[in-house]
Amino acid sequence: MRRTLPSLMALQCFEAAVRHLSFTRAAEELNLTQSAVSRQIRGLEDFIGRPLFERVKQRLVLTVAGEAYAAAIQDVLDRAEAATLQLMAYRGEGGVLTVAMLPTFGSRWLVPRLVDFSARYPDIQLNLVTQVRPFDFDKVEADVAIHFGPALWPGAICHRLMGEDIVPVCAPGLLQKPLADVRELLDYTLLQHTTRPQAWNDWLSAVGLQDMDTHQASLLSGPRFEHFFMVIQAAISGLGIAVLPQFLVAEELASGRLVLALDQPVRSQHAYYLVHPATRTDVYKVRVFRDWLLAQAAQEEAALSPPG
Amino acid sequence: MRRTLPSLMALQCFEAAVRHLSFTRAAEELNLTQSAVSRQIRGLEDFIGRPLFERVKQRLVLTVAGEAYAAAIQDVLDRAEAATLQLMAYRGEGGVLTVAMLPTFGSRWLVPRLVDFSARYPDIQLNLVTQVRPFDFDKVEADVAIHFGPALWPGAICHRLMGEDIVPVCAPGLLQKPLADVRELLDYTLLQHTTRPQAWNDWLSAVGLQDMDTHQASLLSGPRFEHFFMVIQAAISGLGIAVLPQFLVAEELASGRLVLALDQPVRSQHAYYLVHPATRTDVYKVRVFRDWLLAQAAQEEAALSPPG
DNA sequence: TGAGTTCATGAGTTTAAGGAATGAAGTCAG
DNA sequence: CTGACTTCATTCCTTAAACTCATGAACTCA
Repeated sequence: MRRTLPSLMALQCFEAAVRHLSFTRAAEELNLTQSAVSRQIRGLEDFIGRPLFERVKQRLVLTVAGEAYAAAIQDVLDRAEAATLQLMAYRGEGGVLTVAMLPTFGSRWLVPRLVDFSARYPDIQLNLVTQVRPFDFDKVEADVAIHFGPALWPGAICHRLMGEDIVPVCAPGLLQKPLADVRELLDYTLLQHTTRPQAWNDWLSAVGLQDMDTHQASLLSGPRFEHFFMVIQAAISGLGIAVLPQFLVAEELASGRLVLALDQPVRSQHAYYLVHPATRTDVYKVRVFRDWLLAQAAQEEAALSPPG
Repeated sequence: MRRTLPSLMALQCFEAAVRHLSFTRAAEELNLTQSAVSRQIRGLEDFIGRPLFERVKQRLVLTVAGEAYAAAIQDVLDRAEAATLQLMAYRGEGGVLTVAMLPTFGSRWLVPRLVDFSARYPDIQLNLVTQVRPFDFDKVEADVAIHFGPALWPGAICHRLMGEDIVPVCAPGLLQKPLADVRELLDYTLLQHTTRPQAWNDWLSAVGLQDMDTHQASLLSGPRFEHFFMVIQAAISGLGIAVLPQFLVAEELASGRLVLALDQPVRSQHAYYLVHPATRTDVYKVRVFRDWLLAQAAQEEAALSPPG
């Protein structure tokens, strides 16, 4: 079945008219006549079923609906053109590497480093998708995955990337005074993460808090968030204290937007792994990505564990 | 200046041909002739200046360059279509639609299909609540409900969605030999479902078992579960035989995790209905959800009742 | 008031798109 | 080996879409 799509020329006319708020000037930019642009916009409006511009005394006023569409269409046109120009300039043999990754790890650790990978391997086009749990590589179109947990993934090879230190962090002004004891933490709001419900339990027991049972109500009473980045934002906002993997908030700790509530990192028993099907070990793009990522991870661990 | 872009139809043809590796099948999907697709691809290749497919003995092999382009173009098409559909569906009045549904029907049938609804109507936020029996719409904050039973719900309109076939299923290795007679079922553990205590009774009498009274002890002696999904899991685990609505275990039957213990489906006298207050018939979100759900249900019944 | 501008629309021409038919080559069962 | 079927490529023809030129209604401004 064909998709519900107007023509690319109609979209170009629309996008240009939005920028100029004038069919005439849009026409000049596109090397068309005003008549052609007018008709394309009219055709687009008929196709969509509603006006995209209000015509007010020889002036164009973008409608609310048109405004949202314009932002999306500009993005579409930019992407389509970039892909097309890249293909026309294409010389290499890299292909597409699809990486399935955890959302927050991906956005906060991996993506900022991909600039380096892309610079080294410009012929490998990256396609990043998010996955929160193990999947079947035969069913999901991914070449590799980033996995947090035990080194178990049926049918695939796991390369350990790094462990994580769990630390309690909060906004700089939250603590009324430096904490002398881990017990004092319990007087504050403890931010909860849906997918790691035992995070506070685990950290507190690892640092030696006893009689955990009597603190259960405190441990679990804070606001609950589904994603790490939400938890991080809540902590930055001063909503409470969060226990988080240190590397995921390295930037905030360095900039002072977050501080360690207590300097007692707890090494997590799980780690991050690069995972790929055994059958893809010798595929060029998988191999170079693996090597590059292992090197990046080694640097990360070296930075977190200076000699001494 | 105009952008360097091929037509959207050329891009759709390309994307479909990549998925099918066949112009003929891509043409079928797009409701075009093979000729049109062939020409569009050729035009695209001329525009780009290099082949996107190698033609190998009536087969298509995607070039490395084509592979990268395909990933980008699929993204572009998805985004363009989503933005366009969103704009076409825009009413500025989506709001929250609260759907009350049966737990297992909801999780196994409805929720997997809601991706489609949300894509079509992204301005309608879904709120799913579970309800196991009819309620008063004035007292429960639900816009619509999914109901199994007779078409009786005071003050509300019932739209029939689908009936159900009740089938006995079990794990593939459970039966020591194929059952020759319905009577042999009674030699196995019959899994019980709390909210359908008469399920085995009804099925067995419908397939013609006589002297039901003498078997009451066997009929009701198996382990008892509160939710269908628990019953399903018990059956998969080999705990016994379950009678279940066929569509709720369609996936397991297809994958072979469950098999029919006996191929004697019994049409239930009740059916699933979408129910909403008469006063909400003209509310946009209710109307579009109703129409969408009726279409989904029609597809389901068509799939379960092939012509012939 | 007259000159210039802007969006809309009619008329006519040009271009692109698509279906039907055909061709060359490949596959496979009998 | 042969005939039937399949697949991509290409020609011929028709139709739809796109575009230009010209014109009209309405607006702005010196």
